[in-house]
Amino acid sequence: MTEEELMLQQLFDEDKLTDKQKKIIVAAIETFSEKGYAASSTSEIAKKAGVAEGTIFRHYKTKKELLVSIVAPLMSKFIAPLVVKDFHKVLDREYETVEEFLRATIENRRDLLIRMLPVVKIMFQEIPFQPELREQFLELVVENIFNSVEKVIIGYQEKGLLIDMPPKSIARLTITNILGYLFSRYVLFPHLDWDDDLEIERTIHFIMNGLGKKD
Amino acid sequence: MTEEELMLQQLFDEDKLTDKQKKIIVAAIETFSEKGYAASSTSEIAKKAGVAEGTIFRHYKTKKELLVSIVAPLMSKFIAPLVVKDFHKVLDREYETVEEFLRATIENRRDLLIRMLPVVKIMFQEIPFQPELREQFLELVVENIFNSVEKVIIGYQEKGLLIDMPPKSIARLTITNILGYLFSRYVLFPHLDWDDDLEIERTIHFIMNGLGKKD
Amino acid sequence: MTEEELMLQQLFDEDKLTDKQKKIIVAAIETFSEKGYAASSTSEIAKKAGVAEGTIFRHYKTKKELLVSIVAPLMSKFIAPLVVKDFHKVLDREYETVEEFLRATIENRRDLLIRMLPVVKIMFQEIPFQPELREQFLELVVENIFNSVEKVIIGYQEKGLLIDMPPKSIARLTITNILGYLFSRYVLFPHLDWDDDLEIERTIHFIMNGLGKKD
Amino acid sequence: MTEEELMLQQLFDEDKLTDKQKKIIVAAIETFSEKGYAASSTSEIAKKAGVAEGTIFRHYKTKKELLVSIVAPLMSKFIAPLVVKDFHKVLDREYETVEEFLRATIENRRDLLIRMLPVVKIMFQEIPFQPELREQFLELVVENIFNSVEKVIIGYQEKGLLIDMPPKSIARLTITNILGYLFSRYVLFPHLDWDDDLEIERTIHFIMNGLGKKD
DNA sequence: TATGAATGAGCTTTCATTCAT
DNA sequence: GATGAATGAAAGCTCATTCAT
Repeated sequence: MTEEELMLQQLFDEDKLTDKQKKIIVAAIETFSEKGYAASSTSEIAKKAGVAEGTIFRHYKTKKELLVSIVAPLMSKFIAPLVVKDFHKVLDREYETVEEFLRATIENRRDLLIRMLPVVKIMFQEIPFQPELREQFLELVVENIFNSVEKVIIGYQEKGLLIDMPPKSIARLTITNILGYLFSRYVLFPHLDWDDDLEIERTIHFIMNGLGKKD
Repeated sequence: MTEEELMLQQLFDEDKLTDKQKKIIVAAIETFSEKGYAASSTSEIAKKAGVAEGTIFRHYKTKKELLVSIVAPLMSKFIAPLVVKDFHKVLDREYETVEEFLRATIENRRDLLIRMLPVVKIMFQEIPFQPELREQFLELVVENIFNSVEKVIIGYQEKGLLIDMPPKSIARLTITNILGYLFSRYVLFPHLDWDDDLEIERTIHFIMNGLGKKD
Repeated sequence: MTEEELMLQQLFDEDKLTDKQKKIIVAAIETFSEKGYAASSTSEIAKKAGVAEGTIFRHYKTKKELLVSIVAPLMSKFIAPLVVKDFHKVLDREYETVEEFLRATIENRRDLLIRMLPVVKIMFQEIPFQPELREQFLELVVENIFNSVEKVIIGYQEKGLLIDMPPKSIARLTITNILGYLFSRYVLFPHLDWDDDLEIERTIHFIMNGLGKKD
Repeated sequence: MTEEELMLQQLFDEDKLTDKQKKIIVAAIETFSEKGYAASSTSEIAKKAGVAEGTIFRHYKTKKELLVSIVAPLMSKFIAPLVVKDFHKVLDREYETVEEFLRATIENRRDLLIRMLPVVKIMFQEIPFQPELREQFLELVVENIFNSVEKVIIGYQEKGLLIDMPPKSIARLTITNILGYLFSRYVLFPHLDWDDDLEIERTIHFIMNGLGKKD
């Protein structure tokens, strides 16, 4: 089993879902991602999953519970590991430069990110409207992840590889650029021609060196 | 009348809307922005606007037409001027450096952006789901704006103030960072403490110099 | 002015309708005839007539009043004359045979009937549902017309040109066949090829001689 | 189970309708027939059927689908058999004369026709407005039935019992008179006194011998 | 456990009618 | 008289949720 499959499995299989439940979740992700949560009907999800409408409500008391059951584990189990996973390597000086670290991080997670994109899309769509999700997101992403990211940043700062901006701002700017690229690439303009490797390289270069010409 | 009020006026008043129509639009923006398009009911909008529900449909044949009538002019009349407006000054070398240009651009538009934020929020929420809006957005933003932005970028490149990355990528990265800041600041984490001037300065600094330490 | 125009005029102009009123009536006839009374909206009629919706209600208190104002004069002023008109000629023995009478009657009224068809269609569509119309229809058509038709029939019977069936039945059968032809021809199957003269001849022949082969 | 009940059953039961569905159909027939399709509301039908309004739309996606589901089987399963049913007997010379054939046909179907009258009424009311129904009607009634009726007519013509008019015209005239009688009897003037047997006899006599006096 | 018919509240939309201009 | 914006009741229809099987 590949690393990605393992991770997907971690997302949803842990609680030993029945076959029907898995089908429901897959159908729900597809539908929510395509039309948005509010515009998706449980009957459509049921049809797509090949189950009766009642079956959905046997497993999830309400439609919102279904949404939360999809997005919540993403936040608690997936995003944190995604970001934090290789930090020990970084701290162990496996990557001499930030560029190398960013490149390795983005590259070896890109496929996974693409595959998770539907769920990520749902997450960002619904966070503004679902207080439940927003709270979770703040707790997990802001308080947990940002804090651990800080350590890495401080590490690089101590090595003299990053400027002295506050780690929180550095984190924000870095994440913004990675997500901004993915959002442009896969959500806003998926139909344009993209040279992904090149564009990632540019993004990394930009993150590190900005747009100003040095001479 | 301030410049901003003028612009808001341009957005919606141009066609000489009746009083009720203005109330409907204001109520619709507020509701769509708070709950999302699909989760907003026309009856709620009507109530908030203080008009009969039928009145909405006298002016907008469908609920979607109401949405489009709000977002479309934003795209055609607001975003383009916002970005393009002062370009002649730039080209006329009014700003010696890109930093100055960015700072002036962001600062003198921030208030306006904040005030337009509900509509901008609606726009980004719905673009993934409304092909109509997506098409308009692609046409206007990508094809028009990107092309004019290119000229400014090339101007600065020729002056040796910007690196030689393709202008499209430079545009994408710059816009991403500005919107990324605004999105973090006003949509995701509006409740956190923000030192706006400082954060904008950091964003500009980041855009120009990246995160790498020069020495 | 042709005889038909005169008759149309009698139908609607008598009360010195304004220009707008005439347009409303023409539009209403067209719409009711195409879609049926209940499925026609006053706004559609107004648009087709080129007047404001309020204008309709200035002249006709309700939508039903508009319907009645169209169908009622047809029944009182048009149908009766149509049938009765030349009876004095008949009684004066202008037509030696019933065939001649039928032929003359049908032929010199066919164009008019065709032109009135929309109103006739409305009339028959709505009589089953509008008690107001049904009553008028019974009074006028059954009690008035049938009675006068009886005289003609009796006249021919006395001349030995018609069988001794009760005049009411003879009237019903004759009218049924003429309307049945027109209904098949113009309502049910207007798109089929019809040799009208021949078909009318057959109808007359059938009315007189039936289908049975003699000798 | 009588022949008629069997036929009604064939009309609607075939697809194993639930109890509620049957109630909906019965209520819809009653309502459509009384007020016409466009003037009938689904809420009224639901109330009359004793079901929730949503139940109607669970079984019929639209109101029009409900209409079609009532009228369509009438046309395909009921009218064709009604007309064609005993033709083999006719062709087998069970009826020596056309009169006998007509009499037998009308008489042994009259009850059924009366019971089906609400549906027949709906059918004729809506055919002019529903292209869907009109097409079906043309296909079934014109192309199928007329063609089979032609054979019988030709049979009688060969036997010298019918005049040499084209079979299509003979069919039209015969059907017109039968339906014309039923329409006058049950739709236009149901409240008048009718001696049904006598009137049918007159209709048959008229069809065969016309109105002209032979001597 | 799974089903899917049934529900009814609530949705978007239509429409005859009113009324200030 | 004529207008057309405004109305609100009622239309057709959707949908999350329930429950008997």
